[in-house]
Amino acid sequence: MTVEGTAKRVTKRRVRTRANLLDAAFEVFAAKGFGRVSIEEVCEAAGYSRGAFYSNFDSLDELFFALYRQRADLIAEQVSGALALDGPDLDVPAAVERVTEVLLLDRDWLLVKTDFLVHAARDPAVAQALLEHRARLRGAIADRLARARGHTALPAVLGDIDGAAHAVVAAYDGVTTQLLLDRDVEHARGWLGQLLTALLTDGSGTTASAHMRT
Amino acid sequence: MTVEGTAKRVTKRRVRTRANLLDAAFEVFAAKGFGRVSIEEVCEAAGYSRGAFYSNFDSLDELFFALYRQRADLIAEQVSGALALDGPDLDVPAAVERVTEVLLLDRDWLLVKTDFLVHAARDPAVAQALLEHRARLRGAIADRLARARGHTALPAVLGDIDGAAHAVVAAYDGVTTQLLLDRDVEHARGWLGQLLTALLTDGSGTTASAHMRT
DNA sequence: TGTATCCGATACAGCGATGTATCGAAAGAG
DNA sequence: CTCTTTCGATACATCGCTGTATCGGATACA
Repeated sequence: MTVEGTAKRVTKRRVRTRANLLDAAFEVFAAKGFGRVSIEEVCEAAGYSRGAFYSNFDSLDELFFALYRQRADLIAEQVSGALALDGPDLDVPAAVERVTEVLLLDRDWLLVKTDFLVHAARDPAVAQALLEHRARLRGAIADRLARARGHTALPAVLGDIDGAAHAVVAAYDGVTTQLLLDRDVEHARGWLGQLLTALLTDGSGTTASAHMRT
Repeated sequence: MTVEGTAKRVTKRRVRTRANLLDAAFEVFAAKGFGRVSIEEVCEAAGYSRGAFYSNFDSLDELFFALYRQRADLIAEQVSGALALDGPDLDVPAAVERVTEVLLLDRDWLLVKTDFLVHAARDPAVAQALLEHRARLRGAIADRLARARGHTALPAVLGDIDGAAHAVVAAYDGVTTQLLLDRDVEHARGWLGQLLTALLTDGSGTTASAHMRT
């Protein structure tokens, strides 16, 4: 008997199947785009029949949502970790290096994430979930910026620390868009570094890496 | 006999039909997303049967591409115009005001454009077309910035003028992403202004509008 | 190990979208 | 006005995907 009132025996096999379906869905979604994927394709990629799918999810939308939630949580953790593990001085290039390792390196994730954005843009409930995920990331960034106060002055135009965090996320989104098109990860990395130093330092940028040029 | 060698009598009716199909497609794509739209839906929205569609296009993809090209050209013109029509001093808020009128106001266009981005991210040929459109916009921005040289110094971290233009586009993309989720146009507008002043001025921002806060 | 329960494979009915082939009507050329 | 060409509506064959219902094997628990 489980803890819940309406007890349902949760089999090990079930969680494995569910995880396999989610993993397969990630691959297929990344490869073809959510809009071009059928339930059957996901099942085939995972090595199951449609019966397994309908036993675990009600619709492709539900699976997509679960998939996003899973991966987004994972990534939020990684980013928070990467931001937390250094000293109180704000070494922008170093921090960017570590964070982009998580955020920009996996093209598949960028693709799925953008698919999800398109999806969320048309469904307020889904948009809410995505906004909350973004708020979580922004919180981690704001924390990091707060710890650096005094070492590096923020430009007044951005407003408070939360405003600066917003700006960082915007820069990330902007670079993501370009990266999706030109597929040049190294360029994107260096360029994000430049954008962030331009945004976060008061015009006395001394540490920009030299990756400029299209 | 037309000018072309392989003469094909182009009827007035045909161009009207094609335009109607494109307009209807824009509405339907914006409302439901490219991935969830069938050929039939487009035809029904336009008031034609599928015969008209297959007489004008080979596939939904082709129509989508034509649609994007049409609208993107229109917008590129408008932006160039909006940027060209003022004096040599760079009044960032005023310029942003005018340009966002074109770029951020039409949510439907943002939705379709993002759908197209997702599409392009998986097809290098389509990505090429989108990159060219972006390069055109960037060119207009760079021209504008060049005319403002001497009045406002650009931060060194961004590199040359083309680097600054890149940064402007990135800021625009970033704000777009947020706008798609929270649907707050006024906020996005003011915020883009802040981002751009932070990026383009040397830390002595005096003209930021006060729209900050989520 | 026995047994009750759960999980996922299979079969089936049905819908909706696709692409093609054909035909009447509209539009341009003379 | 007539004739030719083009356009788009209609009908048809087909396919892939969906959702459900059923059943045998796997799994957990005693």
